Amino acid sequence: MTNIQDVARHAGVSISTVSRVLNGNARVNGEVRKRVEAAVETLAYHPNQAARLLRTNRSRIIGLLISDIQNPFFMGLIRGVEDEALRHEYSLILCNSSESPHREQQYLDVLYAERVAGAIIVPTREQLAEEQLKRFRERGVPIVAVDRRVKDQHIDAVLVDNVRGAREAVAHLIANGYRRIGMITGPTTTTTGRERLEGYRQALEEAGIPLDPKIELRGTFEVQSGEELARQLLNMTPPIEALFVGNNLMTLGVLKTLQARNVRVPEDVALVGYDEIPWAELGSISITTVLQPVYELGSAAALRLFQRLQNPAVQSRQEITLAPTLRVGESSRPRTGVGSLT
Amino acid sequence: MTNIQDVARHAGVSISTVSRVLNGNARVNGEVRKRVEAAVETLAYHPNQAARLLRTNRSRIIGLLISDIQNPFFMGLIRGVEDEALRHEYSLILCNSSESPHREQQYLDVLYAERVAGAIIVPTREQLAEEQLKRFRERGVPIVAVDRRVKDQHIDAVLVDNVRGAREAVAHLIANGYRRIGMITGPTTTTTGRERLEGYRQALEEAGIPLDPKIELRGTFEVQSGEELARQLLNMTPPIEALFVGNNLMTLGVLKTLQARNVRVPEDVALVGYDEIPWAELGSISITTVLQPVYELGSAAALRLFQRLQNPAVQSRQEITLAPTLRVGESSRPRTGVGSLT
DNA sequence: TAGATTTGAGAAAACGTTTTCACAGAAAGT
DNA sequence: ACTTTCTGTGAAAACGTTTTCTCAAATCTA
Repeated sequence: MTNIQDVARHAGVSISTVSRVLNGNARVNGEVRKRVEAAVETLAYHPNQAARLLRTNRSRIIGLLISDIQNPFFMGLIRGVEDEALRHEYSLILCNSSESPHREQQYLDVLYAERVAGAIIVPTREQLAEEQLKRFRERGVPIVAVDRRVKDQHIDAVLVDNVRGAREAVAHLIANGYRRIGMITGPTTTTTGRERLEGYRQALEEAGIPLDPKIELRGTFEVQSGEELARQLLNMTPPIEALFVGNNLMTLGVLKTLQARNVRVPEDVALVGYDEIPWAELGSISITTVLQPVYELGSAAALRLFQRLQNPAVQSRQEITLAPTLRVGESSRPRTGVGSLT
Repeated sequence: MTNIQDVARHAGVSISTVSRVLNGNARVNGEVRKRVEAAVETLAYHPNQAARLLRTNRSRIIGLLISDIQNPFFMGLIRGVEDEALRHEYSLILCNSSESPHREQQYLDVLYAERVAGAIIVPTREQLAEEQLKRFRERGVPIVAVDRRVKDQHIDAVLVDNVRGAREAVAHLIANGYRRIGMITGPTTTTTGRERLEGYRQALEEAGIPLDPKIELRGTFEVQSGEELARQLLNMTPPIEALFVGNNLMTLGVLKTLQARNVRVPEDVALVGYDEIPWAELGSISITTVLQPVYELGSAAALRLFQRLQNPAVQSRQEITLAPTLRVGESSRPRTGVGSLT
């Protein structure tokens, strides 16, 4: 392997000068700089990252710790982070906690030991291990939470406005004539689960529709949970007219149950989901859903991380909120027949 | 950060001894070893990977370069590799070529510069850049190809028997009374695309059914391609009785077309797919499909890589082939009415 | 018991960078 | 013309390991 010394010899300068050219920031004569750059070019020199890391304690790797690699929602996010990282000439080390706090802990250890330059995480819980994060902070390694908020004064967050997404979705249902609307949200230990429930309630209150706690159900964000809770909701009296489901996987579960029971959408029950619902086009109708800007979520988080890296001086905590959009499909068509409009 | 020196001082030995204990392999007195281990424990010492890497040129990171992170097929594979890596106390740096040879090249550069200990790749083409791979080999960094074969004498491969998978799928259709069977395979530049076509042909030949090149179509492994090619196949005369599709995404595309044209499965056309087809349960019937052992594919590749790492002495190239299984659903029910069985 | 071998442990070199310090020469201020 | 400030450069220390070399002590061989 050619090293910095070879380059120095080839250019007739000292290794200090080569280093300065490489790192750009110091003052070095233009003519000398050109000679060094030429030498780097002809020798195809690539700095040894290990040596650099040993000296500076700053790697060119960032960690991305997501909570469920199986969920297609995160694919877009990964790509957003990946593209931004590539652009800044960083590599990505991808970890998957599978929603397990234990595994999350384990991976944070790995990232710490690997001395990543920074990390982007989708926290499994709001209350991440305090000391764990402190270690990173002490070493000056920035962390950005994404999609879910975390209880820590020092950690930036990039979020989507869940309250708004849910509120608009439910308002849309109301506008189309539905009044008795059931909700399946996620675990209320997550901010996403809580906020979507909050948005649902706001929309109902704004329309003057009384809340009914019996049709506000909490799932686990997984397919099976959607299946089960849908069964429960279908048995309610008076029957529900519409259903708002708090993420993509649970929506799929709901669809399975509806299909199994021969409940027609939207004739019998209208439906609005959350997130892009993969392959839902396969069903006979298109599903109305709250779309989140997943790619932007990833790239914004990465961008914020690189801002921190480029300017490590104390900056105040930032919380970036992106707006979701409602994609209207056939599953929430205006209510016909029974409506109070006639 | 506590370093090896701190540990040495705390245990009352030299740093060489600590290093020997840490790396296990050298001879060191049992009593001293215990003292060192205790010191490591109480000081919560973690070796600095950068220094270690600088010295040994061997990182504790392996690269995983896959061809399409959007395809759910690879999720299982990633988990297989991830679990095995974690077990061996390696971390994973995940790269995604998006089926682009250029991006693949770029990421190989990154992995090389990052000095990964080894790499597992899903090659975008059979003919990977010769010199690229040579660099890795010269540095003694093993590479394992997975899912797709690569033209290189030195690279291990972990594969699934595509010929067999396709042959059994088509034989199953034939056994159920279908004779005119169309096929949509992948690009014939990939081994998977070619081999599945080969299996299809073998099954027909074994049954004495003449091949018809007009109903052997080549797609791109993407949803849209399945949609288009299904349209073409539906227009054939004489009409096809069954359809065999060479991967999951194209099968979804086919389903979309069938639905749009109101073609019933299996009454009008029987269908067999390839890979786990996500959310296909949503359709009214279950799809018969060739299941690949994705998790095992990943863990076997990782296992082979770690074998190489633990025993770097020249070993002959290994090619591991796993067997697919056919999961029979309703989409290929025995043909009724028209059959020659009556 | 004298020599040969084995065992156990320390000193020190090396890996390839970045960065501090020192210093020569040029430019600028008096 | 003499100090002062800038610019540009090199020498050398440090980062934290692994590993080679040495060497003393312990064990074995004759």
